[in-house]
Amino acid sequence: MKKAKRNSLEARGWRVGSVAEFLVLSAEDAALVETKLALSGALRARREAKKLTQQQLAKLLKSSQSRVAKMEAGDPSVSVDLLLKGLFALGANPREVGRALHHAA
Amino acid sequence: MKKAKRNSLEARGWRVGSVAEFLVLSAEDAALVETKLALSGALRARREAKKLTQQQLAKLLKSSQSRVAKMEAGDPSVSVDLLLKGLFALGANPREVGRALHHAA
DNA sequence: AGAATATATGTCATATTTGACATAGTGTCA
DNA sequence: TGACACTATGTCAAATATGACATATATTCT
Repeated sequence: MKKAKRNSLEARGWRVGSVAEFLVLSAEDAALVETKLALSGALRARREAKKLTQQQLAKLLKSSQSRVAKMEAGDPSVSVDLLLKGLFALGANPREVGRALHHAA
Repeated sequence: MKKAKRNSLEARGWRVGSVAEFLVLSAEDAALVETKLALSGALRARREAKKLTQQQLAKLLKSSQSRVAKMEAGDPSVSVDLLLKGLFALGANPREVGRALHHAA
């Protein structure tokens, strides 16, 4: 995974810029991004499994549809905390989150 | 786990107050707290395994000793993002974090 | 004991994240 | 086609997290 990953990140708003700049995206940052993407994927999967709209999940979270969209898009403005709150609100537990992280990426 | 857990949380600065108030700590909130505690535990374990002081880890993270102390104490002012940054800076990867969550709590 | 080193706690200005809103895009059905 | 439901994207004031600092409390030496 190299150029494909970079494009995927850029598409999601990480604004990495040149390849050179991408290379300074440290391993730590990459791990954090990977983690966030795994969680946003799990969030969308769970929401869809429950046949909820983003609007409905937003209400559950006392948030807004636009923020839920950003959560699922892995937007950089979304914290891991918020993603976890979303997953837990959908009935996940820490063990399941652990499994999701362990398998993903 | 009931009163013991409440005391443990209060001791860590979650200021839960009365038992009645504790009961309104929803399952979602509890799951998030559990997650944070699992991560702070893992952080301390990794730091100590590497024989680093909080000061040294702070430098690595471009943060401060006091914040590292709060990270390891599971202080409510610390985000999951910051805990993950700490773990990744210590060489953990998302899979290992997943394992830690899956086993803990 | 006391000095040295490590960790904990409280506070605060600054930085980042948040919900909310507007609006644009996408898919579906008549 | 157009109306409808859902999702995506941009912006911003308010809320929350952050690093830094001072200082308190352990812990570990001699």
